[in-house]
Amino acid sequence: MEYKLEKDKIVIIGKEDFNPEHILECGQVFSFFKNEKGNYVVLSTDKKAEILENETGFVIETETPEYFEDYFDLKTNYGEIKANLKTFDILKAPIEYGFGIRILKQNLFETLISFIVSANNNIKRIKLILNRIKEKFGKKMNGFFAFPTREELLKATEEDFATLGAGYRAKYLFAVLRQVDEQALLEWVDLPTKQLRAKLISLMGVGPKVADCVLLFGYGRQDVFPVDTWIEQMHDRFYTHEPNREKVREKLVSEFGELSGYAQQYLFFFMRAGL
DNA sequence: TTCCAGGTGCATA
DNA sequence: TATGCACATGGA
Repeated sequence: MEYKLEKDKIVIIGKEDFNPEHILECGQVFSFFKNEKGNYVVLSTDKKAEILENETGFVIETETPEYFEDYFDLKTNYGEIKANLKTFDILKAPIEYGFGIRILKQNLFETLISFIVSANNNIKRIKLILNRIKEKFGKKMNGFFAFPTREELLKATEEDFATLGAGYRAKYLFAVLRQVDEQALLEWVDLPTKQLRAKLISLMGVGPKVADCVLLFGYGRQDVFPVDTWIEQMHDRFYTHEPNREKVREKLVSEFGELSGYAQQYLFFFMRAGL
């Protein structure tokens, strides 16, 4: 896929390896919406991008093209990844269905907080809760609210989070904000996946699943396979029934290796579509 | 009304 | 190490 970086936009040429709906609706991100023109608008920390479609591809309009070049992982060759993954029979249909998926490189702190909220929750309500958190504690930008910083969220009480609908996760949020800051998360980037995963799991509200999501959608580690209820269903269908999530995870990581993260997203998107 | 959603923490054996 | 249960909330 070709693309050009300009002063206030990124021009994507081709529609094979970039599709806003696939990228945004595949469950890896919660901070986006469709505007009145029907275009997807993505928010990440205090930055915004609007995605427009044209005859030849897409245009990402943003004041920070470099940031979104990294965010959308534009330097990675997804054509090659998909070609490799198609050697697995069970991935052929999911890749055909979600051909335009890309794995986002999201802000670490925002990803951590978002996926703690995601636990045992549904996507619609996750977005609702996160929006309320942003509106209450985030900086007001031009037409949207930034995701609050750790410092801003430290002002929140446990009851604040509960009032915003976080339910029993309110105490996890309150606690985790006192365990790490953005800098600590950044300092972990050089750790091997196994150690990094252990660091994440040591945090309140972070178990194996949330840790794998932060590893994949934040740290860009592809050697992880987040297992949730949808992936359990997928495993039931394409492999065998296995009630132990840890065993399912080990099986899938050994199957897909360094491409696990990519495989997981195509399968998740496919399963959630009811296909 | 009951079940479920991108599960985790904690008690118990 | 492994299993079982409680946990907020709202839509289907």
